Amino acid sequence: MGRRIKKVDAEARETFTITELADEFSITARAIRFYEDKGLLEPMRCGLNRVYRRRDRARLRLILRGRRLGFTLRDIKEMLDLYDPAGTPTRQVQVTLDKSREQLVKLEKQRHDIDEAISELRQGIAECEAYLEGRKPRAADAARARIA
Amino acid sequence: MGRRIKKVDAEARETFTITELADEFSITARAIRFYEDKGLLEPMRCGLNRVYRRRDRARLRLILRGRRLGFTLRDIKEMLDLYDPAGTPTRQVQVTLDKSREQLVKLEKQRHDIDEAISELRQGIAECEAYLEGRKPRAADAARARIA
DNA sequence: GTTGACGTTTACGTTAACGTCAACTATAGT
DNA sequence: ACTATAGTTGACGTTAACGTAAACGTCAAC
Repeated sequence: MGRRIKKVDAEARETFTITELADEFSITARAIRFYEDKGLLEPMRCGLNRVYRRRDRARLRLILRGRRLGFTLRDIKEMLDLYDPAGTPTRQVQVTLDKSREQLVKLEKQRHDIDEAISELRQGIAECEAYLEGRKPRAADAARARIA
Repeated sequence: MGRRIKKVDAEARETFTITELADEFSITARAIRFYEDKGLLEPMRCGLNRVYRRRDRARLRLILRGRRLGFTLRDIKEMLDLYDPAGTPTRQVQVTLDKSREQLVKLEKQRHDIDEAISELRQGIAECEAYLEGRKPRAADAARARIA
């Protein structure tokens, strides 16, 4: 175990290969290259090979967090692109805040829709079960229960 | 108002055109044709024109309900294909029940994921707001708050 | 005798986030 | 030399549920 990389000094590493990052974050190398294609990452190169530094790794972490929160890669790029190593991140924070509020509204609507579907499904399931138990509430109910 | 069809006898109608159904269910005629392509509907023809009867309309209603519940058209087709005008719908109900339970599990997982995203988002939003109000909890917190 | 509403078929386009090849290149170990 | 391992680019494929455009028919109204 621990054949490839000493995981011990994972945090002390200066650079990472694409597969190291892929393994660490449980994604594929393809995905990482895809993020680069979309302009979300621009690692150094050593010849042809990509070399990722700590900031790249941090960006990747942020990308994945953004995805978990349901942002599109385009959104994430817009937020990340505002990052300015010098100066205060005020603008970035403001944009992020705006986008986050939008996203929150979206998610809350989705949850609402899902909740409705869930309760409708539960009722349909109950009707199906009742039918199969021979209780058959009424023929009409059974018919309506055909699609849960 | 009521220029086109006497909506009064909507329930008494024997047949419907594609646009009538599209209007009634607030979908496009394209969608209805699409469902036919996928084998979910097979209306009569009068020459080239499609003619929908009450059962077609009922099927369409079921299709739309299935979609609201998050079923794929493929699933819906599988359930609908089991409909047998003669005999008891036992088999259909059983399959529908199985699929509904699966779907319920899926939706519940989705809701869980969304709930997690929502609370994470809320926290991120709070951190952004705090930062912008100049309270700046800590530099590190602000950095972590960059992507809400 | 033409406009306009409604209908038809065929077929390619859209969206997102990658997956899946194919065909190399480069390096290291045996 | 041979093989294994890791990396590269490029390009097409996937999934779902339609949208959109082209190009045409048909019928009644004006």
